[in-house]
Amino acid sequence: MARNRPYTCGLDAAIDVVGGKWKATVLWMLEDQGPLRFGELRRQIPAVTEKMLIQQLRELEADGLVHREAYHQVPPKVEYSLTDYGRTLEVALRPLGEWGHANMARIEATHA
Amino acid sequence: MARNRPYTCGLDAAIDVVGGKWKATVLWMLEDQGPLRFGELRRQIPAVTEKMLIQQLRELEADGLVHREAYHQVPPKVEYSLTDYGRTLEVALRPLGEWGHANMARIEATHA
DNA sequence: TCAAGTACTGACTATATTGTCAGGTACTCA
DNA sequence: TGAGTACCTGACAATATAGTCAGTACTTGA
Repeated sequence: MARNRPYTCGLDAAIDVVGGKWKATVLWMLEDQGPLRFGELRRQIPAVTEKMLIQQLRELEADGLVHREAYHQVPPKVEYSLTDYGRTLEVALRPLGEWGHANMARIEATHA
Repeated sequence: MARNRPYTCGLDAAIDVVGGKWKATVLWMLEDQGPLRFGELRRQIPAVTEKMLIQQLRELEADGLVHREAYHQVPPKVEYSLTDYGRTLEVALRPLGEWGHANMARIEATHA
């Protein structure tokens, strides 16, 4: 989002990391269901395109939140999982997720 | 960000609400310093333009998170404050803000 | 030989979000 | 009359983010 660095507050920094269109969803899936293969993630999130999913995964990996494990097999197998650091983020994100869940109807109604 | 509705998870919904470039900062200011006038907010966040600040405030207001109180005076006086609903969001956001604060250096270093 | 599965890549396009800049009102004070 | 203050608007341009689509490598199974 081309945020204002240096960040004005921790929130700003955190949202910069987690603000991508699919990142929250990916993090949530990996937390909820443990390590997942690329294709599994893709099927869990039907609306995402392959390109976007890879892009988001690469960014999460570069940020150290997600670990990518490639098995040298044919056909290829790649597994994504949360790192310890990623898990600390997930914990910090949980109240926000609960807030969103609790107020989902209101958000959908008011947020054009 | 033109997010995927209906939302896939609460996190998705929450980030839709709080994901604007300056929204987190505004929420943080209003929580931290109580009701603020437009000009005060603007001075607290030097990098924001008037147009952007108004736009973000309008959206926060439409979402019911921020209350706008106009005093019919000249020169005009308008005060913005968090609503009760806005305060519930602020509470949910706090752990994330702390996470961002604690990991700021790492985020700035890794997040290109 | 040919399709299918798996995890990608890259060129190009489309849309969304931000930013710039020039007003605009309405009233007060000198 | 003219300047100043505070809050805001709208046209337009720039940038950032997301999406489309075609194509890759390698191997198994029909």
